[in-house]
Amino acid sequence: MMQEVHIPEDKKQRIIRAAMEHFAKNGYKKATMDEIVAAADISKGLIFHYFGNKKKLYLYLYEFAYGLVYDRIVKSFEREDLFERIRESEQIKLAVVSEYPYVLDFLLSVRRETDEQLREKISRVKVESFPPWKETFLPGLDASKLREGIGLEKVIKIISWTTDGLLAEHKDNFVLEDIFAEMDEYLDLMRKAFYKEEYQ
Amino acid sequence: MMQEVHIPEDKKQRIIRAAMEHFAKNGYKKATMDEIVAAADISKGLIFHYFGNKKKLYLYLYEFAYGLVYDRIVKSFEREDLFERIRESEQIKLAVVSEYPYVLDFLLSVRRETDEQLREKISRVKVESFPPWKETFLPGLDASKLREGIGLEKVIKIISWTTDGLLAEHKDNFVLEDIFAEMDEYLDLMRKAFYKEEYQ
DNA sequence: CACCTCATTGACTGTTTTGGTCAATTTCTA
DNA sequence: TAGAAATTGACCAAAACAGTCAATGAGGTG
Repeated sequence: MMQEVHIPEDKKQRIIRAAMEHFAKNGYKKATMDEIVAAADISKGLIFHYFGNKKKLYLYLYEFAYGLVYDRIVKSFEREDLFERIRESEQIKLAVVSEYPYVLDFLLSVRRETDEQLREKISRVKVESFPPWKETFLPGLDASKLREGIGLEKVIKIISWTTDGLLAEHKDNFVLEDIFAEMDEYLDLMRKAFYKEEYQ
Repeated sequence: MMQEVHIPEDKKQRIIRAAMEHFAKNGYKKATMDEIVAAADISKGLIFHYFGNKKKLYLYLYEFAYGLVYDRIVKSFEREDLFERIRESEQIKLAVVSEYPYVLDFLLSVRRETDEQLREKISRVKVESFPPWKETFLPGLDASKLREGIGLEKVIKIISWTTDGLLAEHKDNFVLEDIFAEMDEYLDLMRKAFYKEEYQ
């Protein structure tokens, strides 16, 4: 995404985070530049100087968020053990959200936009869920360690929803290490529950 | 909550549902009477004739939602078996959401309101999560059927988050029976996973 | 220091949206 | 068929909105 003006990194980051949060929470139309500017703690003129107008800011943000999430996900799916791989994947999710608390909410909110003009511009609104695991995650996974009657897809969903639940619980007071630690407790519990005795 | 004017039931329901959705999604300030009126498919004048003004509508809705959820939850915690009780509780949750898709979101959104005037009026904003299970749900539960190292509180949270995840997945195409059926699949899986062999 | 350049501000503007009103119309009741 | 009650939507003053721009500040260079 081209930018005509150079933007100091810290201000850029503040704008990105503030805009992400407000667009995620309120959608394109109801998010206002005044709020974003106040949250980013910069003057109103500056955001227009940097990004031109509201729509350009939104589209820039979309490119940014999409790239951010997919770059990290595509990597590191090497482990063979189910739980190791899930653990890694969920940790990436936590780490991304720790850096940009509203990326995932923002990418989900993009899909809800109804404004035609906007949808036209956003071609790649296909972020069904995070990660798009059916294609990239499942293949090559060894499900034989699971107990009888424990389905792999359901297990993955349960774990993913548990991460989301934990994230929501910690949203207001986000300390990455604490969440990692708590998530590991849940994963330990689930390993005991889902794996056959001999593999625990 | 007193109403000076009599309101036909079907219109009242349409207003309640529309207002719940918009207040839940957008918060008090950003939800507009025009949108609510359009979604409820009534004229603008009528909603003011019924509810006076925006704030009164919001407060009426809060009373309504709070009463609705708590009335149903307080009942029916008789079963002794962990999974039976959770199953019942989660089914109530699903049923409530099936009737009023945005009650839970609305009650959660109430807690996020920052407007002082509004918070003053809402005294009972203590809906931490649904259900407030630490007090009403845990006592008297028999956790002895769980496998070694499987904690009761974590199990309940995992199940609750799984219900939420399922709800989110079905939000757009809500068929109560389908969700019940799918939820039962997850509960079966989890019973196998969390319970000792002899109790399954 | 004097000069220039570029980053940054926030008061301001024209426009749109907002909560709320009310005269007019339709629907109900007897 | 008359009168009451329900319902409408054009209308209004006030507020909120995206975007502008003259003014100010900060930093560098000779």
